[in-house]
Amino acid sequence: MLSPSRPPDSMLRIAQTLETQLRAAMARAFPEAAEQASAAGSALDPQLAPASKPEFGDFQANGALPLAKPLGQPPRAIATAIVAQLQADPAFAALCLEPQIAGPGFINLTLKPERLAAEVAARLADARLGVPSVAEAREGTSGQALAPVVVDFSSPNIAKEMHVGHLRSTIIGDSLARVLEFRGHPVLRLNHVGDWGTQFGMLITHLKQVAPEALTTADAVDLGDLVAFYRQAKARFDDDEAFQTTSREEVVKLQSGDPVSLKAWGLLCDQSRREFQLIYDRLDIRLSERGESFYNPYLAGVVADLDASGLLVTDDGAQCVFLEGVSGKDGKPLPLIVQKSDGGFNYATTDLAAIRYRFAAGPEGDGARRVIYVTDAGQASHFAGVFQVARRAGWIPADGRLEHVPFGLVQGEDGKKLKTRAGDTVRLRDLLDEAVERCEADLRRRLQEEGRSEDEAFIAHVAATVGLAAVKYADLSQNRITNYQFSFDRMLALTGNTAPYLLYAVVRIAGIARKGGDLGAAGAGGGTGVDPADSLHFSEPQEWALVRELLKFDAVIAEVEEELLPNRLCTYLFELSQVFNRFYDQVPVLKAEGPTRSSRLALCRLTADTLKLGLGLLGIPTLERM
RNA sequence: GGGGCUGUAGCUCAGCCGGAUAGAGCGACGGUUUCCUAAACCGUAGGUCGUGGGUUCGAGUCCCGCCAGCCCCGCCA
Repeated sequence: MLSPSRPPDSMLRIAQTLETQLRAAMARAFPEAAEQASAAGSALDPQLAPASKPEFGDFQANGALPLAKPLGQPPRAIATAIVAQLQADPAFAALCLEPQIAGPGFINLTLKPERLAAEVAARLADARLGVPSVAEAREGTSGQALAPVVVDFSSPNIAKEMHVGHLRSTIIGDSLARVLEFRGHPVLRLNHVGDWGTQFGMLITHLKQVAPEALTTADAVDLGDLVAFYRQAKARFDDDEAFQTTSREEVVKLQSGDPVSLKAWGLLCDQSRREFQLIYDRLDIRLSERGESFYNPYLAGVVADLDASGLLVTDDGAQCVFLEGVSGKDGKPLPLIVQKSDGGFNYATTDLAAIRYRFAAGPEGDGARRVIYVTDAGQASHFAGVFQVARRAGWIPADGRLEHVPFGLVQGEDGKKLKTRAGDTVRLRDLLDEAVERCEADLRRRLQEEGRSEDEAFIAHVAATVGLAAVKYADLSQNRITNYQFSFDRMLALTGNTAPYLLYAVVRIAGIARKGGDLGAAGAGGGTGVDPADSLHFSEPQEWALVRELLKFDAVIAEVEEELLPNRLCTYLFELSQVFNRFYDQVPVLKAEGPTRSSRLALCRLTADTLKLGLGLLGIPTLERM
């Protein structure tokens, strides 16, 4: 029975319940096999999974098949025995219709319609839409604060403009942070900006010679100039040995706290920071800057720590840790250099210092238990090496998770690295501008074709929202591991797995609300004390399809939290939109009457809420009209 | 030379712990609008899952070999 005080249920909990019931049924059906399994330290696995096709019901249990051989019985007979035990369980019988045995021995489970309706009712009353919060779960048990999760993403370099390469890290990292925050984790969104390396020495050295005012006066040069200066400095560094030496000396001065160098450095950082912030504001991305420089005071300690643990080896004058299981060109172990022969530190040192700091307890640490790095896949071996050393140094607690979340390159439609027509790197700012401009042009063309008239504020708002949503969604909707082919035409398409298609589904529901559908009251039971589930009546297959799709949301969020793959959420939201559009096309809502009408309105509301929440977790705001 | 990632329909991609007849979208072709925004919906065609072995009751998925593409490999980040 659904009691009013019961917390909102979820499909995940139902799956857990079913799994327990299946396990018990299997143990009753085959006691000796179950005993053997438990003697071996395991248990009979029902292999419960979501149904692979709608016609198979809600769940399928494949656990009968692997038992065929050890038991010497046909799998369908085993399935029959399990089902008989299942049906003897009153709790199961209350939850599911009669199980069906299909194919070689699959057990197909279908939840009772009234149970599905009850789930919908629970979600309608739950702002979290069935997704449990780890923070709430913790409150009841102990006062201990949850350990933060660090998400390290975006990380542009000072004195360089953000380019398309930073797009993926920024968007994927933001989305993962949003999902983790929604689940109730305290999240540290850290922007590990490149503000401290050799590049700085060369930039300052170059500026001293060609534009000294930039090092002493704020805003003496703008970021565009800075980027040009950086390019010149890099060119000189690459073929002028004297310049190289001066630059290295400059780095040492900076890193040892020389006030003049520090002042210059501060000015350059401020300049870049303001530019980055414009992009972050536009994309609605919140980040705490904690650049490489932050770890400067800890670098020497990191090396000393490694030395104390006996990991440090001097090789060719450099301080190294040799990696286990990784061999270099001549079969010898590969070193991770943590202090260069000139005494300077490099990015491996900084990354090690960051890891140590993030897992360490405060005040000189973040006390994190999960640290996530969102960087391109090209850095996979670097991070593997750094992670290994951190682990061997004992900086990662037993329950600590350290994860590299790699992503592929952004390519042009020619399959090569994305470039402008002139062959330059595409600036992120320009890319976002173009998406919005294309959107606006398309919107104006449409308005004209359809004879609609909208004011300029509406057009600007819709174009900006849809354009940026398209850029984000296109990126997030692909499995991040693979390279990603950037195409304005595809991402802005109004059909298919695109942001405009999803946003349109939300707009359609908003349209129903405008035309008189009271979504707010729908399915709420009217405050009469009547169980809301009793007021929900579904009959059409399109309604049931929508119900089932809506109820998957919590499982999808759990999966994204675990696998860190935002494309799983995108696929779900796309499928939900498709199922909704079928419903919308084939089932009248406003023209229906009585409980049918209010039940359909309830589905519309839950669909809109799910899409808004889901898109929100991708960093995409929705629209009422478009 | 070593290591990593990728290879699925004409194109862009999904494919979860190994499960049923491999799925979408785009494009192509053919339909649907007195009705809540047709930015939608319905249908048809389109596959040797790079390749050869192996494991298994069962392989796109796991293991080994090979081919192709991309990326990384000592003092840049």
